[in-house]
Amino acid sequence: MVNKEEFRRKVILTAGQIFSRYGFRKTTMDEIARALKMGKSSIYYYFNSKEEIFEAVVRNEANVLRNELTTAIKSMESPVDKMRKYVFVRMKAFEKLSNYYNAIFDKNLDHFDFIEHVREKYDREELAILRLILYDGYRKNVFSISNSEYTALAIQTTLKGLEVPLFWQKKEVNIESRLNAILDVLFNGILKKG
Amino acid sequence: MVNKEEFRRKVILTAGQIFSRYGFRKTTMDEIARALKMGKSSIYYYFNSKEEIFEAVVRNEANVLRNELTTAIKSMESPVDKMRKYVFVRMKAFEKLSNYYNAIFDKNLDHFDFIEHVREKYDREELAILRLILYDGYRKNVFSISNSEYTALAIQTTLKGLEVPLFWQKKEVNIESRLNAILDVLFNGILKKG
DNA sequence: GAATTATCGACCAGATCGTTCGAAGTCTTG
DNA sequence: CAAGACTTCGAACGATCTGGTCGATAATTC
Repeated sequence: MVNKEEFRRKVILTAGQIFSRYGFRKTTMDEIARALKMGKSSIYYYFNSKEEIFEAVVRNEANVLRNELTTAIKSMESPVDKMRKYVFVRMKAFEKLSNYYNAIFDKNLDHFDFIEHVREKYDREELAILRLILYDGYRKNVFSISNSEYTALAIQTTLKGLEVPLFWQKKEVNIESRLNAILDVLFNGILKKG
Repeated sequence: MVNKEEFRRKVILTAGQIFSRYGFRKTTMDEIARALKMGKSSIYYYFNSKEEIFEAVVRNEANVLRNELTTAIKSMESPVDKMRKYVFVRMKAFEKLSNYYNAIFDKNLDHFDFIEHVREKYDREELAILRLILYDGYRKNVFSISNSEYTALAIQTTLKGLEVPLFWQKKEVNIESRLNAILDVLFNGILKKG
């Protein structure tokens, strides 16, 4: 292999597909190796353990999500569209990632400290983005908000509430309509009347 | 439990969800039991083995598919719509069932004789349905077919060809457009001109 | 052709999994 | 209530699987 880092990326991408499908526990090193057309022992030349691969996958996925979100809101002009788009892209991504989550809560896998770090970092970033959207809407005279920080927190709390059925693996097909309802409430309570 | 057969159904439905998600191998008896809120040994009071549950699940799924298909074509009036609907419902169902399939081809699980029986039976039924649709179209003067049996076989062969990427787990998101293309060819070659 | 980099098969210890079994709880019936 | 059937369960077991190690050995570089 020309570049060691390059191959690590390949492993992360391949393993990510399998992890997202079967979760951490049900994914075996042998599967990852076979998908890479290698002997499984070779993988240990690039990673120290299965958990290390998983950590790299999750961190990578977090980066991908960040990029998706920033480009998503950039593609929208009006603050209302920005907010709507952000919320939808975010929840769609979380839906896709739900396998990771119930992989993590799978049994006694509580020694995944890094997950909480990743999550905390993401939460902080999300809050910043939300505040930015809100403030942008305020400046453009579309939103009327007394305190963007607490409003952003309120929105984030609601979105987190919507994650619960995802974790809990409940089908909940109508998450989209629930999102729309929430957005309606949010806008009609926040939009400057007249 | 009031009725033993009733509980067997419950097991089949619950296990079916897990099997379809993770495949035969990656599904454990313990998972099925937990989903049923039972001790896993209790399940053996109703079924003799994991394979027996899997067999029941597959047979049940075949029945569900049969019902879906017959009601689907009944809901359509014109032969063209019937054919189109049948093909789409069928492929959509197979997509959903693809997990069972690569569960079966998973490693050395070649002792699933019953699968072939189920498949053979389904193939015969499908052929009958296709011939019925074709003949109906012929009678209504919409199709022009020389031999409905061989035409039905040709269609079935094509559909089977489309299953391959499903087995092989290739993403192949554009299966819908491929279906449309096939149907276009089929109709334009089969439709009475003028 | 030595040194370094990369891959692999064989192997191991522990975990997991399907299944069994006997004990115990619960319901039915007389 | 008592006898017997029905149902549930935890413990245990043998077989298999799995993450990880290690030394041999290619492949590549210098």
